[in-house]
Amino acid sequence: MKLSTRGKYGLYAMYYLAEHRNEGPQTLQSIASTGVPKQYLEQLLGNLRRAGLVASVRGAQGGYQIAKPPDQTTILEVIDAMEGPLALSECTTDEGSCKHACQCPVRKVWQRLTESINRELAGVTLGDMFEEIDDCEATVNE
Amino acid sequence: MKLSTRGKYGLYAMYYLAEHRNEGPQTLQSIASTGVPKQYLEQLLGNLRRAGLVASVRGAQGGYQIAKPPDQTTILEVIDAMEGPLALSECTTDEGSCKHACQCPVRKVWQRLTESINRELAGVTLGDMFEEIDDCEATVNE
DNA sequence: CGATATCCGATTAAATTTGTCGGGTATGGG
DNA sequence: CCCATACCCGACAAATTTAATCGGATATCG
Repeated sequence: MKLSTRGKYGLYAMYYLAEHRNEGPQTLQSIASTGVPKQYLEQLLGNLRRAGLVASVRGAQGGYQIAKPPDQTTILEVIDAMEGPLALSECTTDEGSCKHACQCPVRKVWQRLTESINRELAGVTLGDMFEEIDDCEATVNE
Repeated sequence: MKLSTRGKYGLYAMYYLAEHRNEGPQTLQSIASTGVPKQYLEQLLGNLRRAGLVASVRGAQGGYQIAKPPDQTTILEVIDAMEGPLALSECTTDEGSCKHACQCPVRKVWQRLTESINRELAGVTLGDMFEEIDDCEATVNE
């Protein structure tokens, strides 16, 4: 069970934008400086923009900016924007897809797990990521 | 973010075996009666067997049996056997893969989330699935 | 106007998942 | 002993998803 690189790239990008949120629009070029293919990242930022998580400025001197304060952007929003909503089994989202009894216990497990994982993801914000940095000169870009 | 069908098929199979745990070895044929391709399920049961979750009996009258009491088999074990351990980012498992500072905050988020999702998965057992069935004639096979 | 930089649909390449095939091996019953 | 049964297993093929690339359109600052 793995997350695709989309989620990872997306979160790195959001973190980068959160870090530079007071420095004007950041170009794709600078966001991609971590080694993410630029044109691929462009697609991903499109998803983040359509999800309302980043704002873009077109034209010269343009770029991307985080749309909300970091502590109002949850990891859940980022992951959902990048990979679509968490669906452990179609069972839980698409009624008709289940061949079994409508109330089958396997389904209940998926629902319960889906809810608690979503709760977990919703419980962490970009802002939280800045808290423990004191003891470490961590940077996302080289 | 989705789980593959492996996890789903695997959990159905485990549930089926838990249901029929006192009825001797269950053939692949009967476990697959839900519409899962038989030969594909055979592979999956191989994984479950190597993980120690089911025991098999070869030869005529053979089949598969659950290896432990249902309340001692967690969903985490099943998912891990089917899809490998949860790894949101290689960051959390493979030290060298991270180009960023060793302590980067993005990584901490992945680690924290991985731990809590695993805790969640480990908190539900096959036995738990039988508890709420009273009000519902749920069966996994048709 | 022109350099900059986002936007976007289409296409290709790579990887993973899903499913199939064919033969091997163990075992109980006649 | 034989043979039908049923698990075992590696290799392969098909389908789907993910990752990345391409080419050009559009917007905007100076």
